Amino acid sequence: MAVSEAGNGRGVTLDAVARVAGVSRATVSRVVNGNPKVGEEAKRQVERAIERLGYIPNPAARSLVTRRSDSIGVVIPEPPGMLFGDPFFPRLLRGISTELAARNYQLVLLMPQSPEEEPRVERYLAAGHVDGALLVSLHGEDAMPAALAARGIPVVVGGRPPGGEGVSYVDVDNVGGAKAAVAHLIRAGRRTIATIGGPPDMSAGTDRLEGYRQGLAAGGLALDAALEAAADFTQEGGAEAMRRILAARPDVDGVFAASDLMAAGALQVLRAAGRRVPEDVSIVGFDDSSIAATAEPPLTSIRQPIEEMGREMVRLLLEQASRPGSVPRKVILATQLVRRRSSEGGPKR
Amino acid sequence: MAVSEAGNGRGVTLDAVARVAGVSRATVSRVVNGNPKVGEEAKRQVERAIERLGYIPNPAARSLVTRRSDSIGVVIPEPPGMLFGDPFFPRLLRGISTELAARNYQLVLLMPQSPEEEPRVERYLAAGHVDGALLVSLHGEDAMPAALAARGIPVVVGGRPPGGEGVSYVDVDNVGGAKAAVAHLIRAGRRTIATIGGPPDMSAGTDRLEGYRQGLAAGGLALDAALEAAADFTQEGGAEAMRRILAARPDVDGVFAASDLMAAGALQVLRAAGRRVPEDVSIVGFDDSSIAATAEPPLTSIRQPIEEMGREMVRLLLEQASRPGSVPRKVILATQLVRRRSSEGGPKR
DNA sequence: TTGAAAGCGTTACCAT
DNA sequence: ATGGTAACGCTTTCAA
Repeated sequence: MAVSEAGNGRGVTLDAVARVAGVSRATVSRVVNGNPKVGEEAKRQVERAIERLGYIPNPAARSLVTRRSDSIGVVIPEPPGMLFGDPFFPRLLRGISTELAARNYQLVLLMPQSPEEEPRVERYLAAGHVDGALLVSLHGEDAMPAALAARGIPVVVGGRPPGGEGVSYVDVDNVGGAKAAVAHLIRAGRRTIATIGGPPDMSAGTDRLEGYRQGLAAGGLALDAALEAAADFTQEGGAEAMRRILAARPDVDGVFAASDLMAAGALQVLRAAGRRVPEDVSIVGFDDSSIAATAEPPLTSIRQPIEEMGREMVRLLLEQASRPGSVPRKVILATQLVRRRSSEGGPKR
Repeated sequence: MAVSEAGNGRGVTLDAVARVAGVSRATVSRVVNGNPKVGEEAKRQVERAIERLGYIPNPAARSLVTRRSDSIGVVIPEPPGMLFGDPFFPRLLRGISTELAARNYQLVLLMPQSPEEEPRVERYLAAGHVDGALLVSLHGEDAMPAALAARGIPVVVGGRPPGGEGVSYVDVDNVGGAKAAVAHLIRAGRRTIATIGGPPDMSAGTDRLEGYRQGLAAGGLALDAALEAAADFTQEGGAEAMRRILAARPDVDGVFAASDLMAAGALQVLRAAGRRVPEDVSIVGFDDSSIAATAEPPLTSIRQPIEEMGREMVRLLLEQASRPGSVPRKVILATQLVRRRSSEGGPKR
């Protein structure tokens, strides 16, 4: 009767449990899956046997018959070193992970590091390893959302998807946030406001640019192509963009950068050019990442609810997975202006 | 003859492929798995059928018989908001992911967000969902490494494991890096050198403290408990520690912080206290993260090869998984001093 | 080289 | 409430 003590479950099957408990496999399965149609006594015996043997269900066997994996994939293409140095990525994962854990799902992370790896990722998802996929940080006309949807795989995109339609997504209010940033600069008395935009092939880039333009219009200020420079969300990219703007419009007195990292780069360039911040030039960033609080001076920024975005993505995905063929939904989360010194004291205060 | 065009593989089994190709399931399996014992013609037919039907092997069925999952778990406990705002985490994942992709393995991310969730994670790993596990950012006497090892699950720890022995791990040379930082400060003419240490329950914390002490000893300087303050790797923690040090030893002229984030916090406090950096006080951080280059002045820091650490962890793990019962191995990666302005020009230069 | 058939560990249906 | 028994889709002997 010496059953494997400290048993790890290696080789312990439903069958073994059934034998020890003196019942059939079916009954053990019912107990394991919380099926109420089990007698008091039988249930007790089974639980004891499970405990004793250290039984853990074999996920492969289970998945083979249920056709579910109880896990979902998170796809993050990482061609440039983007997203690094920026807490966006960890925060999003944390939000996703929290919500998933609460529902007893597992997170499978897929990071195709070049476009060539995407087919591999697609195959993986299509194979049934996961019950659905979350797509993040898409560039350009990425075909993945459509491709996956066509294969019948539930998909939710983080950020407005390139293609635009037919796929559920969760996004922050990039237009509104950017608009608020510009309004704030105008309120501080700035009149020559530039923007350092994100990549033109990402909605976070184009939407913030759109918000900037709307903000200027709302404040009665004219657009000027020389005041708009696109970059790649990185600090060095932001610095480079700032140099271009400074060369074209040395009279610039306000800058809205589409990321804190770019704002930090702009800050350094402005300093090097002899401009004081915020006395001569006000700056507003985007993300409210840790670098915003760290910078000297600390950066006013647009905060986005990243964790919440992750959680909402999970909710949407699982809802969709449980109701195949349901219509795509879109959820937009609000942003918030966080005031810090980089935009204090303009000419008119 | 109209076979599902644009087929996604939904319901397409090995059997279907075999039928279309006019061979047996066994032969199809051999082709799929690259078994050389297949005739030219048969192989051609099978490949054509696979292509036509869009066949993708069912991972559950395969795993059920092979007892492998071709994926590995990465466990990152996240009790404090630690690791955030710090690119350590994404960089490590990138390294891990790169190496895994090269070997056709998948990454399953597990982030128990409280100690209560750890059993859940342990069960998951023990169930056979993965072929091995990578453990990162362990605190105190975490029992996971031992528990998993006891269950026969291949494990590799990132950073020197709390328990210390019996488990393979990859670490950077924290002692050496810290020692080099202190030596650098001494070379710059500093004589009253403080340290802001990491959490005492993490080896990255204790090892860097040890390196600091060795560095002082090597330079013929005496230890002083008032010059040592522990923090939690965060910026605010670093600031708080700096205040304590400043109160006890206002004559401090050099600071070695065990993370760039803490160094940044110390920087702000020193400034607020009227100290100039680097004229009055030199600072050296650890990580060489983006914040080091961003800070004003830019921070001298100890660079650690984080991506490489991730890749090495994978190599060790898969090697171990393929040779059950092999002895635990340890790999220590070198660090490197990166000079920036925060440690320039001391009293004697 | 190829095929037949025996599992792998579960779930779920059908009786009882 | 419980047990017997087909699947689930694949790999892997064992023969041929």
